Amino acid sequence: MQIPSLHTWNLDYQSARLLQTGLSARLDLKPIRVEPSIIAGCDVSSEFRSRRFFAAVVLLSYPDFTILEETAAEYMVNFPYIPGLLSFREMPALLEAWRKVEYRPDLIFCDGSGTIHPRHFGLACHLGLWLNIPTIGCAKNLLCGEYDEPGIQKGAWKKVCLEGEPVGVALRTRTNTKPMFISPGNLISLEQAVNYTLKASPKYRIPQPIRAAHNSANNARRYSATE
DNA sequence: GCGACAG
DNA sequence: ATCTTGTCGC
Repeated sequence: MQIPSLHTWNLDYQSARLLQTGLSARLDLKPIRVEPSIIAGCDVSSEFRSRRFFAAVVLLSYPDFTILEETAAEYMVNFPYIPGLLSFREMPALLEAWRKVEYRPDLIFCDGSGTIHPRHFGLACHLGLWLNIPTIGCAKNLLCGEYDEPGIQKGAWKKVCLEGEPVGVALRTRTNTKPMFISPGNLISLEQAVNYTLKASPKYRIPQPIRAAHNSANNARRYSATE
């Protein structure tokens, strides 16, 4: 798919933060109107302390999770990991993999936060804005905010609040496991983000599209020609 | 100043 | 994020 550029990536940290604040005004957290038939997951993988990133995108049919398409890309990362600026580290690599994708998914699951973010602009928001496709942020750990522990049963959830404002949900995607931290990225409501994440997690804590993308990115790294 | 901090 | 077998618990 062709992806129009929204901005450049060679920014200093303060410019990156300002850009996040500016772009956050463009987010649209309205509900999806049609039931998705193609969903996607994307993720990156790298060796410990290496700048060499491998990004992967996996498209799956919904609701039966058959793999329809897989792409991968290699990319030399220049931006360090800084909490709150993850998208500036991972998205250039992810976009390379996304450019190779043929079909256009109706919904994308991201490994990281959406609006659970100091400036309400996590990786899922950033990607959703670039691709103009609904995105959900699914984080294994909480970046910021406060919440009460949800019940232990799958489906139990509690709001995550930032300065008293609900920005996401701590969601039990599997009974007796640590919750996932779900927030909308773009073009979807928080309520739908939670419901679709539950539906996309039929067996494991990690939603199926993200699990598939994680495996795919790891495979791309391990099977890469050199080393 | 101290502690917290997606991947 | 990544290196890793067995092991403890639901």
